[in-house]
Amino acid sequence: MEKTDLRHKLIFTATRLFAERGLNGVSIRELSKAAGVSISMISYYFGGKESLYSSVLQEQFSSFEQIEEIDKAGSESLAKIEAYIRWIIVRHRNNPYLLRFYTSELTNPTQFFPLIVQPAIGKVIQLLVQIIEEGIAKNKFRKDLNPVDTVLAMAGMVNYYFLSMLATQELIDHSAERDEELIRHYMDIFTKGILG
Amino acid sequence: MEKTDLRHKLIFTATRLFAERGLNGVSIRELSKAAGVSISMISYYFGGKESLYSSVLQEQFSSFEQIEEIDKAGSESLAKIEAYIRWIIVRHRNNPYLLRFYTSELTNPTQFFPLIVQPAIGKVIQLLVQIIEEGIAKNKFRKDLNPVDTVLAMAGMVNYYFLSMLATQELIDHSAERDEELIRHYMDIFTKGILG
DNA sequence: ATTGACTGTTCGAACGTTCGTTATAACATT
DNA sequence: AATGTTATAACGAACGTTCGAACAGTCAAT
Repeated sequence: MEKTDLRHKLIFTATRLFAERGLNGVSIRELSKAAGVSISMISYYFGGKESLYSSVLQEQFSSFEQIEEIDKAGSESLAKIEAYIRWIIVRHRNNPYLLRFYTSELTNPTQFFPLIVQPAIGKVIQLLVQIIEEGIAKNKFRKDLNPVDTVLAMAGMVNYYFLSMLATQELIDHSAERDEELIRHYMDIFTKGILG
Repeated sequence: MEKTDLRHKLIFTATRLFAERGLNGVSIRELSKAAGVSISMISYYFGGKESLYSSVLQEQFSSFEQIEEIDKAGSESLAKIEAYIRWIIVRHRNNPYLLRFYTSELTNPTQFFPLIVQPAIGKVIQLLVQIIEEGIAKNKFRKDLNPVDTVLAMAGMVNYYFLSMLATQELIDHSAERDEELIRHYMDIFTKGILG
């Protein structure tokens, strides 16, 4: 490694600690010690604790940039919806900390919410609304659907599975092996409903 | 008011502040000042900051106790599901801070999670799983439903509407006037799906 | 080839501030 | 007089930040 070695080490450690205990729950002493780095390196590389947090946030939400890949799933509305559900699940598997920052910023926003979090979320919701509207226009989906409400229902369904993990770990198996089954199941509920 | 006046004032103010900025985001100096009370009153009445937080948490999650009212909605499985959705929405309207503690404890649990939060959530999920299982047994719902996954899908759908408020306030009207429409809409999606 | 100034990193100690808690005294009520 | 309540001031500890020194590498001038 070279001159930015410590920088990466700090971001890496800060991501875990900030996710687990929040911006105010972690001191820079504890953080630098966990990273095996001198305490002054935080100011040196980032300018301060809050700037380090902002860098972590930026990196976490950069994964939202690849949302366009959903459109590659084909022209079918249903295929796009499945692509979204799969994308969310893969994203949570690849980055188990993102949901912490996501919900933390939604319920206890920091000063960085408007610049980093809001645009990322807005972009995804906008794309999903488009998909639903397109499906309605093509007579694929029911005409009386409110697109935004529908999108929130879908996003909530998938995200809540991961959000509730801590409270439901004794009730179901959250391992990745069950992901494909989960996707099929959620697609079924969302498209056909639960009625027999 | 009488001798427990300041106690209530502290709980009241602490609820708002802890919800907005978390346990570590609020100092007892700021809190006591906002409550118009001397700083030593926190230790006097509660024994310390963390105990005050625990009292707030206890009060917040006490609303989960009235979950049994859902069973009064009748014997119909669908009526029970609608009663749950309505119950959640009314609860969020009556207590706009609960969701903050809910998600905060789910993603950044404090030492009080196992004793206060987990049992409250577990109780609700258990009841909902029963309702779904009952519906399946009565051939009301599809036989291939995984009850727990189905419950999480439903809970996620409703809760996420409130969770995402900050990020979607420019997209939809979150006012209570739309609640009945929302309930009908979510019931439709959850039972019949989105297909046309 | 050697020197010396310069630049970029890293560290530990120290800064002033704020934290949660508590000791003490004043006050009110019985 | 005794008890329960409230306010103030002070405590030691921890906070985020910064200062000064040490170190390594680069490059120009000798």
